[in-house]
Amino acid sequence: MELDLRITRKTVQQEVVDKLRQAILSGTFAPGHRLVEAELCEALGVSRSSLREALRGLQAEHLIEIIPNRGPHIPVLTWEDAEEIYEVRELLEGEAAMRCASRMSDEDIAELEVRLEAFHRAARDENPDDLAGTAAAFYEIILSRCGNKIINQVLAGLLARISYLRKRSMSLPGRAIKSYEEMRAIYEAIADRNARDARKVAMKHVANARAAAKQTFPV
Amino acid sequence: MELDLRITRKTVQQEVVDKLRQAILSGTFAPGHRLVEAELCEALGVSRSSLREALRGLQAEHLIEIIPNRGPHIPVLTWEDAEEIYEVRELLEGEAAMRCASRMSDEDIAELEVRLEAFHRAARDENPDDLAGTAAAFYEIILSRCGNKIINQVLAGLLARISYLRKRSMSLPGRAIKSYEEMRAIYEAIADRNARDARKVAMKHVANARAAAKQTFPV
DNA sequence: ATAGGTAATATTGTCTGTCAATCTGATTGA
DNA sequence: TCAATCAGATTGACAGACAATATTACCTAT
Repeated sequence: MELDLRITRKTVQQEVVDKLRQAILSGTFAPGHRLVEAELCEALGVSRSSLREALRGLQAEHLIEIIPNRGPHIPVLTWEDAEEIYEVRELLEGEAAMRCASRMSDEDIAELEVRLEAFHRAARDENPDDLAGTAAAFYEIILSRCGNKIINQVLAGLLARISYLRKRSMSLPGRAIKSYEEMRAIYEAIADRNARDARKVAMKHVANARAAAKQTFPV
Repeated sequence: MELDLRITRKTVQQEVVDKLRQAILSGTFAPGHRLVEAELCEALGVSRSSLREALRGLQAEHLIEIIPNRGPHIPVLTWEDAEEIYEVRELLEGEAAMRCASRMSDEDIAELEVRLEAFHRAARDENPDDLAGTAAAFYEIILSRCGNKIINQVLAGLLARISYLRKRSMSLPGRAIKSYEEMRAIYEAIADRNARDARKVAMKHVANARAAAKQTFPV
């Protein structure tokens, strides 16, 4: 008899969703790339049933599009779509930062600074591999402590759709360090318990990220 | 040779998703109700494969929850969850109304009033069957004309999760007519091209809807 | 050579059937 | 009463089949 600590054991289809999501977010598939069931089945070593169930989940997350009788493909994001996502991000991330200013514990604020400085190191050392991860770690604590799980959920869905844009724009010369300064401003507003400022600088941060992303967008 | 005007013919699984979504939103299944695959297959006349794919889609929309090895069920919404959804609605619907004030065409504004008065009739005549539909029609035009599809998408997902709450609170004595007055205020702010007011009254409207919903919530 | 049409191939949509793993509920025994 | 056990119900996953549809390759006529 073996001990099982996991509350929910992972099903095959869950693992497939996770694997494919990661592949998509990491840019393994180019936008517009067609996903062929047979290939994925072989690559993942699962049956078509399991794969297709997983694909339906990814479709609902907007990570893939499925056209009847033509199968799934990686959607090509237009700049208009991306821009609209940035607009919603501005609202929601501003709100999240504001809420953090009033409700975050001192321990959380300390942790926030730790993660901020981790990002700083990655930005200064021009370490592009760590940029995305450390930035995500910084946001993660803000979103998870803002006191509203829905904001977190919605933003996670939106960020997934523009992840490759963020990666590209973050590697524009000077953007990472500029980004650090903006994140520092968010941190300081939260540490000062200044809700109004926290919202303002968080919104400004997203607006700048959007401008940077626009630069990287092919005409 | 037969003419086919539809761009995308509906697949079986799409129809299943639609049917089940409608059933869930209309309250056919009580919260907590377990959905048994075999029963649904028989009721809908489809195979398990098609049904299961449809269920994965509904899961990603948060309309059902699926626990491994126990199957899908209608989630029971806590008031905390509902409250968080109302908070996000406040932000996004406020934003949508504000944008409408500056960008809606005169024709759209006329149409908005038509739909507003349709809701008014349903509210005055105490016609609970039409309340939800006419209210949705009013919002639909605001959300579709706000110039940001993402707001629309996100809100649609959130509204689905609290649809039964809205229905219940809308039938509180006096709530429907009060709701009409608030919607009238939104309409007037938009017609006046007063963006700031439009946001304010739209947010207030959601806040009031939230308070009404709270009343209907079992302790 | 090219536009247009046709045949061949590839891929998806859907169904059926199977089997093991897991959950649920009832029965039994202490 | 409680716990252990067992039978039935249900889900998770697979394989295979076949029609409908899409894609590609090929061929013909201009």
